[in-house]
Amino acid sequence: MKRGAATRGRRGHGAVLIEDVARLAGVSAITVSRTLNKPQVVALSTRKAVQAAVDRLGYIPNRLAGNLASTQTRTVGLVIPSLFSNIFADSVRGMTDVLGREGYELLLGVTDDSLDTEMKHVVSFLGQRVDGIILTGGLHQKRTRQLLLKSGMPVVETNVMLSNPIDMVVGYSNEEAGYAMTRHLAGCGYRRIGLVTTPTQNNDRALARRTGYLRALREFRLVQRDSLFAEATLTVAHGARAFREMLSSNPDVEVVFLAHDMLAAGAMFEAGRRGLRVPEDIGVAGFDDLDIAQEFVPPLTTVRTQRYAIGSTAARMLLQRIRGEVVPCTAVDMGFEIVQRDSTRRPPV
Amino acid sequence: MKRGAATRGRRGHGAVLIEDVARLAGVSAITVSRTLNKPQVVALSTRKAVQAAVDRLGYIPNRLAGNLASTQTRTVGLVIPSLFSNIFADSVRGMTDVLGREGYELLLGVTDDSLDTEMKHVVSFLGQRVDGIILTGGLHQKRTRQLLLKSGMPVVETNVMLSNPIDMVVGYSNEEAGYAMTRHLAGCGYRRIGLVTTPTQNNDRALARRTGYLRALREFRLVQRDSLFAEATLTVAHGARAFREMLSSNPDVEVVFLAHDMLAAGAMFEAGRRGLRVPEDIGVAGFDDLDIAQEFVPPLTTVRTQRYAIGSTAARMLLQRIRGEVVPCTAVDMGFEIVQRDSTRRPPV
DNA sequence: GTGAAAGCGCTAACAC
DNA sequence: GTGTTAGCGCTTTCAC
Repeated sequence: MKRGAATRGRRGHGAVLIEDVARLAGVSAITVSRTLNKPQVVALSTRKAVQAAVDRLGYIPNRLAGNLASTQTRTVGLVIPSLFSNIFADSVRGMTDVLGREGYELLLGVTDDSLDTEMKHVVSFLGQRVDGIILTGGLHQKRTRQLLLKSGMPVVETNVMLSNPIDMVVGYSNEEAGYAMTRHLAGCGYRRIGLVTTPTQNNDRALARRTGYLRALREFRLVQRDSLFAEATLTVAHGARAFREMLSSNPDVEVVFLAHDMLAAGAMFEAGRRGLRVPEDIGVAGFDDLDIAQEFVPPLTTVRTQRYAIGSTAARMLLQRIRGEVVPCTAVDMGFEIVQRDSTRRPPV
Repeated sequence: MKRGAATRGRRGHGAVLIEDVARLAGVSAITVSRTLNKPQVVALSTRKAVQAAVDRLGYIPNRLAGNLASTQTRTVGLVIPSLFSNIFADSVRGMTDVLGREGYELLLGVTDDSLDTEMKHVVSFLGQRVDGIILTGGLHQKRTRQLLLKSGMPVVETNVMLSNPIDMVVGYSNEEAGYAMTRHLAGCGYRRIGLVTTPTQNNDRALARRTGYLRALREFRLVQRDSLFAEATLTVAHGARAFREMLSSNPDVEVVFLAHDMLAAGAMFEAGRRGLRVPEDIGVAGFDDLDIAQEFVPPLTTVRTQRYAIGSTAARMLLQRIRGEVVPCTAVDMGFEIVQRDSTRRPPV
């Protein structure tokens, strides 16, 4: 049962070729190809004979060869910053649901917020002649953008709105979301509002959320103070730490807006450990509306985004472009929603 | 800036070919190929000339053609059941860290615990001539196993230990882990221990954890009762519900072991909502030791596994096999560890 | 160290 | 409907 290294590798000695199937079925290679790719143009009887031969031989077409000849790969490249976040899980699910139905595969590149790594993945995708590429965010190396534009590759940038997209965008305005939550908190009577985002370096979503927050501070004449802003890498522990540090440098802070529910989770736990009551002693708000948000005691006020729909829409737009169909709208704003729960004071009625 | 569908698609009109580079550099195509793939066999001066031409033209080799000719793709196919779990995030990180270093890409297939979907992904991977495949668990459609065996594809099954692997395995014994935690809880004086796993259908990891639990119940003469076992799909809310239902059907239950930290999270929250003190009124134990486990109030007793190492080891073994090197050990048990924290009673000293 | 010829295994294009 | 021919764009021989 166990085979040594010798039998593995290189082209399987016994690899079945399209010619073998053709011979067995008594047809030509191209007829086998057609049976597999465009069955409707093949006579039923031939089709059956071919299918029988395929099954008998266990023929698995070499897609490398097929793709080379047909210049399409039925593969989409996806670049995401991190796997450590259910926000991408939902989106990826949306994509695979749509793409899988059409027989497309997903090639995955994780960047950890490095623009160089992103570029490497894009180059690799271009080299593999993927049919389309989905990126996260709108911040890329200049060369990444050039390559993509020059190649004419269908591209969707996601989770942002962009005035000058490479090709298509689907997402929401992170700035408006940051602004909206801050405004909402102001409306609840909070004046000293802290913000914790994930690291803003190379992350235009985090940056935009902060921009929105700052704009709201100005607009509603809220307390502006450098120490009311902090960054934390995306772990519950770092959320807790950022919250703790913000409390110690701002004993008067009334509510902390952590721009990711997992950071907010850390804050909730930290509040619990210090015996602070939420929202009586301190308010906590999150971002994403992960499944966990409504389970907290008290449930977490947060920003809900359309993660799944962003993924499925991105996939759908990409397919349209790949097929050469007209894409009715190349910039789709899926919006967001403030979800008021009990981790922050209620607005006056 | 914006281009219509017309300019996109088919082979980019302006696609630079290896011939173009060769001409510009004043060498033959094969020399360009060598410069890119085996630079050490090319004279430095030639190398420089070729590199200059490559840069000037922005040449990106067509890997489809290259792969077809060389019969290797530098691509590894990965099949995972779900993205909704940071446990895979860690493992995937381990894989991409190792594979990325060697210029390998990851092709991702998500199954949602469907063996048919798994098979589809495997067939697709075989068709694309990936260099190796990483699977989750050891439970597959018969045909999946046959195809893999017949193809001679390097394969690693992960997150389990197997007596009869397809090729290689790296993971840990889920049964032993389930057993160990149950034994640990028995050692803490618990006699009525509930278990909640993720759905066991088509999931040999969940099934094995339960098997270990049942074995411990027998061995330590603990209370055996059907209603002390439940399944919950992997969301915090379902963890909470399963916990709630278990309490209502077993008011005397002393501790609930939820075989995934996110389910345990639901239980912790539910306990909080009902005013139950953990561990005084009820114990809660989890599985995975996610980052969040130690942040709970009280911190969560759980089972720690080597997620990152499982991924990186799987990748390393696969690379060895792909390169035709001897794989010193084709079944690696990374083990696990019971992490006693304050969500369960302490064992007597 | 470099090149010429011969494929890799399919499918597009065009005939019949 | 089906077959023939000619590539797709590289890399593998095997010379030199």
